[in-house]
Amino acid sequence: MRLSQMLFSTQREVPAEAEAQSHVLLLKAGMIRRLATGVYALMPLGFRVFKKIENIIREEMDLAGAQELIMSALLPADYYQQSGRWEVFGTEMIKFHDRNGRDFCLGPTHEEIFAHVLRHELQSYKAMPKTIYQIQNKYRDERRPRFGMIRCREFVMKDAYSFDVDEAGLDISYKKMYDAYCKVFDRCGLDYVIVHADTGAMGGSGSQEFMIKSDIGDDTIAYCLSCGYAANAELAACPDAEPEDEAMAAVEKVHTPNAGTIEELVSFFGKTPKNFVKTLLYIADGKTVAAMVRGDREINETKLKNYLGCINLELAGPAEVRRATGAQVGFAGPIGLDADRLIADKEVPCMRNFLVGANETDYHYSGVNYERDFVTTDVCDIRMVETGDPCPKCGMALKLDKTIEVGHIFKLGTKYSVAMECLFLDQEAKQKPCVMGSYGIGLNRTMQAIIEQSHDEDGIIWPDSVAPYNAIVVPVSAANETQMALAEKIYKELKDAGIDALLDDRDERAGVKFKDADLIGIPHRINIGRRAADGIVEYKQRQKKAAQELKADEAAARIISAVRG
RNA sequence: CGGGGUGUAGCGCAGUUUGGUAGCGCGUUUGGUUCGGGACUAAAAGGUCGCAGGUUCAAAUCCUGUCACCCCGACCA
Repeated sequence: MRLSQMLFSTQREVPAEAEAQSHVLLLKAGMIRRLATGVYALMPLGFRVFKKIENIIREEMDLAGAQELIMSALLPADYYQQSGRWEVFGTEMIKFHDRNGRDFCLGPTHEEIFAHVLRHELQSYKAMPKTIYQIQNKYRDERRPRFGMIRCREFVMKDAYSFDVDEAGLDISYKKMYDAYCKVFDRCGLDYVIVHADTGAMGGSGSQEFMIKSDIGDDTIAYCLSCGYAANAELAACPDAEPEDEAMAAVEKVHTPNAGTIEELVSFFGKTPKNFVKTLLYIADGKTVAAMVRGDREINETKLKNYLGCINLELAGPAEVRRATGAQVGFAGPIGLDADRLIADKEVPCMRNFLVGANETDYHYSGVNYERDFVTTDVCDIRMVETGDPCPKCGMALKLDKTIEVGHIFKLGTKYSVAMECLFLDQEAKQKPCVMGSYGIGLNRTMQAIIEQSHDEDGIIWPDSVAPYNAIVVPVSAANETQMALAEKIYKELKDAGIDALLDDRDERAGVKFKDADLIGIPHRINIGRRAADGIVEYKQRQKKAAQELKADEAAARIISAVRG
């Protein structure tokens, strides 16, 4: 491609709409354009990267024995109503009516649809196992789209679904996808971590996430460097606390005017947050649930949700807090509380003489002890792990990192096959539900995660596998005939060798061309300048500072061998 | 959805406090001088000041409403 002909423009100024470096670079490089919050157009250069990622995924899926098809993104409500997810997804699903008033949505994920369509093909155990996939647009009306394509409302997902006769079969299908995912992300040049994850709204018996470490990530993972344990932090088990052996003090009601938050209480009492127990009120599927953790800890709502087995868990509003406690927000405590359930983190019974809210505005109790002064309906692990907590497997200190989730694989079991009546006859002619797995990769997100992990102050650094073009030939002056002739010759040589090459034939100054080449992240560059008459060029790799002078043929040969790996 | 902030030319911004004919930089077009890391110069094109209503002789500026976008918190690929 000749740059002078390409639909292409870079920006010098940093767009105000972007915060994340990867997002800024995508915009500056002219690879994406925003159409609405969380909705983006991929421009030609960006679309090339996207297609390369798509092809890597397609190749690995096919190699793993999965078969590609395409469902519709426009879907009738019936299927999701049948599984109950029409309500579960709620406003995150883009719903509307057709001209006849029938409910439709734009598909956010397709478990139901695949189970429904495949039921006709999988009536016998002989038809299995099967893994089917599609690469298709998905729609989720996110509460908060963020960071460009990291979290957007329309995105492309590769979603695969496996169908087996039993759990043992599922384990095999799952492992194949697991291996294929590793190859996909390896080939994309990503440094990823695989962690155990919560199954959430998807349901099922287990799942793993493919995570990219990044400060802009929405997830936190906990991992252990000594034994290799790695889990989504919302799942990571907390250690049992050491019981404190201080003598029990007397309970005392203390007037604490205007001190509702832990911070205010700490300065009021001159104690540390560890001396407090905070009581948070939640509404879980309509019931009032109080949850208690030590003052410096964070409640892990996923753990709480899983423990309660509820679908909806929300922090209670001021009105509900007042009803349950009889006080303003900030003074809730276990003594005299009106809640359907009271759950204490397992650390709480080990604590001695702590402070809690008195369920009365401006009052707290001090010297409180579990069992002597109150008991809860449940004691369990409901707090968030912290850096330095012992690893649940080996006891060494855990590390925590923020991550971007680029892939997620689930062992679904029979949840959707039962709901959608995706049944087969086994060898004894007994009807059974298919055992399903589902496997997703976010393509746009993967593309941006690569940038997040691979860029410098000058721009993007694409790995060869996904670069929009592998090489760019830059004649320093387009007006110089000797330079242009040599540039054309090398450009042709690269193209003939099957290399995706760009020729920067624009009438621009050298600095502009160099800056643009760096910004858009082309891995290999050939500069043609002063020594063009001698057939000498400069070869520069994007990630390296220094260039080297080579004969034109040799530079081309270097690139060809590098790209072919 | 809660909290904070911003809407003025393709992009980045000033002007709003104190109403009085719409500005700057980048980019774009044309000419000249330049030419190995985002050149200089001269001229030019480009704006319903987010939208609607109101106050006023007069509104980017004041008032009311509304929409959009960004950032911080609860969910997902």
